[in-house]
Amino acid sequence: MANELLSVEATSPACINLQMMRSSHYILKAYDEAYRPFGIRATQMPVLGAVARRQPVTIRQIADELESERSVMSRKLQVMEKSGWVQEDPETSAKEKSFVLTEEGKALIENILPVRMEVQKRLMSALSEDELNLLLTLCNKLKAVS
Amino acid sequence: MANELLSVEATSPACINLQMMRSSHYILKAYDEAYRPFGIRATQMPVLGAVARRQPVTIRQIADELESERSVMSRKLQVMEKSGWVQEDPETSAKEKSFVLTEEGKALIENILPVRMEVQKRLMSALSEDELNLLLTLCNKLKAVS
DNA sequence: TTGATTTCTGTGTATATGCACATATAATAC
DNA sequence: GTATTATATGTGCATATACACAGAAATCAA
Repeated sequence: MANELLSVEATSPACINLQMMRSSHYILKAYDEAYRPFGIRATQMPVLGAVARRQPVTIRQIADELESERSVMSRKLQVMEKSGWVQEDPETSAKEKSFVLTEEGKALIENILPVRMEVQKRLMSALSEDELNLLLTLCNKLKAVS
Repeated sequence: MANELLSVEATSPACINLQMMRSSHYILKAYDEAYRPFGIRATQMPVLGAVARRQPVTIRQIADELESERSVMSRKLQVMEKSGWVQEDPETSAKEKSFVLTEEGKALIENILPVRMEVQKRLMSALSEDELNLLLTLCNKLKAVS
C-alpha cells in the first residue's frame, strides 16, 4: 500500500502531464506579468489575435481555432468587449454573432507586440530550433492519444 | 501591420506554450473523464496524493510541493474536506493546519489507482522512454527561463 | 408549410486560479 | 517582556474553465 500511495503523484516522468502543465503555467505567468501594464490577460491574447486575423469572426470560429469551449469564448468575449478591445460587428446575424476589433483593440496590439516578442525571444533562447520542433512533435504525440 | 496582426497568435513553434497548454489540457481531460465515476477532479488528485504520502501535512507543504498558491491549496482542501477525502489532523497547531486522509480518502485511492494506471499507460504508449525523458528536459529548460 | 433536428449563443453552477489583503500566530530584536 | 517582523491561513474579487442545459434561429424532412 505504501508504495502505491507514493505512486499517486510523484514528479516522475510518468506524471509528464504535471510537468508540462507546470512549465506552460510558468510561461503563461511570464506573459501575464509582461502584459499587466496593458490590462490584458495572457489567456485573452490568443482571442484578440484570432479576432485581429479573421474579423469579423464568430464565437464558434474562435472556439474552434483555439480548441476551446464555445461557452468559455462567449464569456471571454463579453469581458473583452467590456474592456473595449472588441465589439460586435454591426452586420452580425441573429444566430451567429460576429466580433471585430475596436480602435482601442488595434492600438493595444500595436503597443503590446514588442513586449510579446521580447518574452517570446527569451523563451526561445532556452531551446534550439531542433529542440523546439521536437517539443512540438512530442506534445502532438501525447495529444493524439488523449 | 497585417503580418504583425497575423503574428499575434499563430500555431507556430514560436507559440510553443499554447501547444504545450493544449496538450496538457487534453491529458488532464483524459484523466478527468476516467476519474468522473469517483467524483474527484484530475486537479485534486495530486493534492490527495501529497496528503497520502506526507500526512499529516500542512497547506504550505502541499503548495510548495505542487508549486501552487497557498490560497488555492487552502480552498482546494476545503472542497476536498467537504467531499470527505481529507480531514484536519486533530493535533493540528493553531498556526499551521495539518491534514490527513480519511478512511474514505484511503478507499478512493485504492479504487482509483488502477484507473489512473490505465490512463497513464495509454499516454506513455505514445512516447518511448527516451522521448519521455527528453520531453521532461525540454519542459524544464523552458521553465528555467520563465 | 409544419414539425423535428441541428446549430449557435448564452446562463447556472461548481471548481480553479492569481493577486491583494486581512487575520492570526510564531519568531525575532531590542 | 514588548514591539516588530515574518509566516500561515483564509477571504474578496475578477477571470477562467467544464458541463449541462435553455432559448433562439436555421436547416432539413415529410
